[in-house]
Amino acid sequence: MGFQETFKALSDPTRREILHILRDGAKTAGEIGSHFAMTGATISHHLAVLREAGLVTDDKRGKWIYYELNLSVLDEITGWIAGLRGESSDEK
Amino acid sequence: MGFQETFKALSDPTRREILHILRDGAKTAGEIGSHFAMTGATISHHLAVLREAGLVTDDKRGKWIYYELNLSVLDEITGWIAGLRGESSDEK
DNA sequence: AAAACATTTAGATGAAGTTCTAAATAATTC
DNA sequence: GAATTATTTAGAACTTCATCTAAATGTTTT
Repeated sequence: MGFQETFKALSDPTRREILHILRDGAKTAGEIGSHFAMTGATISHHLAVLREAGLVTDDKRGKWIYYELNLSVLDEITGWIAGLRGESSDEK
Repeated sequence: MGFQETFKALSDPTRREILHILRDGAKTAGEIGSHFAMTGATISHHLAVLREAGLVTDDKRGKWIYYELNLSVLDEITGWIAGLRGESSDEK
């Protein structure tokens, strides 16, 4: 975990859009993929990056894997930014 | 500008630390570089990325170039994150 | 158990990114 | 104005990343 993985994950536009798509609830990898002109393998890769960064959780239900937004990691990001404003946070 | 450049800029640990170093006021490229075991050329590259992302401004005074934190871009980031929480922001 | 479906894993390719050394630019000092 | 100092630019080496195709895994349905 850590900022490294989080910021790296957020630095790709496809992954940011995936997070946006997940705003209104969990979706399967297939549903997510249908929003993009990319192969399922590529979407799967992006989902893995998001999962490793803790930005989504996955939940296997039968044939499908549901992905869901996890907002707690984003709290750390806003905390880091707040630290830049003088609240003397220690993280880099 | 846009999120693309901002998140890319923030995704490197050296650049995040540079922003941290600039919390307590403007510093020259040399002063910034003295915190790292990297060549000045590499630091100069990182400063250019931060400048292009709008995260720092530069101010040439004689032989030195002073770099200063610019927080307004980070407001957009926190706004984007807030949008993920349901306040229906449009950006990706 | 074979066929069909959903998703991931493996391996390859090309593009982008980090870092270096060496050279260039620009301002200051002797 | 030549030497010194601060920083950037150019170009190269190496690494990381996004994407693809093809094959593998695991689940459901017939």
